[in-house]
Amino acid sequence: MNLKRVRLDLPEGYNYGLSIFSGWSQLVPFAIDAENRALSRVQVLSSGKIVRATTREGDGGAVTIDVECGFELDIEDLEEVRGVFEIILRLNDDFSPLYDLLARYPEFSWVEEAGAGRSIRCPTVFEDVVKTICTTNASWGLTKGIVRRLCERLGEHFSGELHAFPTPEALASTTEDILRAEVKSGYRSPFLLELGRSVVGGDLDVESWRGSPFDSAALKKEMLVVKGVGDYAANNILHLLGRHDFLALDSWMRKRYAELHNDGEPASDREIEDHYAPFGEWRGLVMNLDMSKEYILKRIQ
DNA sequence: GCGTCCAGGTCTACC
DNA sequence: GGTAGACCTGGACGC
Repeated sequence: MNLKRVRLDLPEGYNYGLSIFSGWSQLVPFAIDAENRALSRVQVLSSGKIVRATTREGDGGAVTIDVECGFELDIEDLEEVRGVFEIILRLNDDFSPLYDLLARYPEFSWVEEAGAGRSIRCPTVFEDVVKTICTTNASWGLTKGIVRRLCERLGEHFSGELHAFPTPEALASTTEDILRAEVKSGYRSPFLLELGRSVVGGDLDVESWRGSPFDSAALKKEMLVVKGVGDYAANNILHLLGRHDFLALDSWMRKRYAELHNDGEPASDREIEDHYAPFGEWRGLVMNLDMSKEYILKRIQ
């Protein structure tokens, strides 16, 4: 196995330890090593080489990426890995407008102090959409199981039990029976299959969503055409794209809001939306931060 | 070990 | 536009 190391500079104030523990890191082909604060991922490069890349905190506000591969790695391969992790870690997202906004709200002073706000995402929108569909109407345990079986059944094999995330082509070429019987994605199976086939057939270009010139409402309308993507899923995908002007309300968020802001009584979605409306284009992220404050502060202690 | 109940969003049909 | 019921899995629980 060949091993190469890449260095990745982090923006000032970037909280690497906090970012890598956000939700997606628990879903393969990501893997988290809590003790060593390391995030790894199996990735197929455009050269066809399959690598496992592992980030760890380095010196002077940087992380190192150790890249393992059964083949010799060249400069282009390593640059691609660097680019993949720039996307995953959201290194180019600018959170200073959020911190400026929250400076007016003392109850959120902890956000900038903690360097909070970033959560990891997948290198492709396709993977983000598939994973989001897998979270719908499912416990976290079920989501993890579906995604793991999806990679094991359809992803390129790296070594041992490690697989990459399936390509749209791999998803498109499977069958609903396999998804139901082996991946156990249940009634989501035809949605996943249709997504893969629409992407491969060119009817749906989910990667264009990342740089879309449209506003979030227009983009959301486009997302809702995808079977299996409803209101929650579309809002979550917008969040992953770096747009935070819709609230990704799921049952946990509603329950948490009731505990924190409504004396334990259920609040309507409209009430929750009104509560975070003052935060404008950042309201979705502010809600996420508000709901997760306890967890985040515990994590950075 | 088996059966039952429940939680978790989205889709479709219906009003 | 709003609502009810079906969809499917896995965990919790009682027997």
